[in-house]
Amino acid sequence: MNNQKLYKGSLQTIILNLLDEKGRLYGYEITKLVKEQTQGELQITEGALYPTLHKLEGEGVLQVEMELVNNRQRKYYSLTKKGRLEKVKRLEDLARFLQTMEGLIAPKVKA
Amino acid sequence: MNNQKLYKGSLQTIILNLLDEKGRLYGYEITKLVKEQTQGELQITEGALYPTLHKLEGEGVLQVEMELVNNRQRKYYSLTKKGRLEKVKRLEDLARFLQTMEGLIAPKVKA
DNA sequence: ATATATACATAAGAAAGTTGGGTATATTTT
DNA sequence: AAAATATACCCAACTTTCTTATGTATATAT
Repeated sequence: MNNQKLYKGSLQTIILNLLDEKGRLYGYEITKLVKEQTQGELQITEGALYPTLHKLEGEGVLQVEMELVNNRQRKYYSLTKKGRLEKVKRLEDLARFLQTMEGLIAPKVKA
Repeated sequence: MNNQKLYKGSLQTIILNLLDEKGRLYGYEITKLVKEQTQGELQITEGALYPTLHKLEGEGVLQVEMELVNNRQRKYYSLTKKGRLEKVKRLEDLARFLQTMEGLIAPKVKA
């Protein structure tokens, strides 16, 4: 969790992928899920998450449903049609990025 | 080369690793090498590169030797002792990051 | 003669985070 | 009962890192 710099740029991809897997999630839930799934390695801060969700919603990539649970307001996000297309593109980009980085930092391992 | 956002945060690591491999390189050479080694996937812009080299030099991670070749000034960069230590740390961080991202985006592949 | 390649550099702005607040309710601990 | 923690949302100031657009200068290719 000390290499947060590297995660810069991948937050949107992570969100799109998670929402595609889970169907719908609310913000707070996303932070907990990611922390759990990465064994604490990645801590998404709320200061980063909420603005990103609003941005993706504004772009028509995400849609929102409000729900009152336990007298607390939740905003459930899910992918729109556009969001599902965008998610495919992002995952392709990420896969290529990961491949490239592995090729760059460990060419000896490959050979 | 349309997923540049993802590379945000990894430029310093790439530079440190390349310099460790090659011994010494000058700036322009780094852009050409990376482009070549990534089959054009990653284009390091000079606007990003030069300030980064200066920053790393300022931190004592890199050292410079000036050389006049073909009547053109080159600035050869190489790792300092501190730089070699820093490089190890950065590569560890990067490896963990890559692992985490693979785990996040392809849990089905792993299982 | 002109365009491209080599080789350095900076500065304005955009993008995407961190940090540090704030509000409100529910649950757990002291 | 009071205090602390967890749940659930939000925003604003600031920082880091990169893009885009320049600028300078020499060498080589068209």
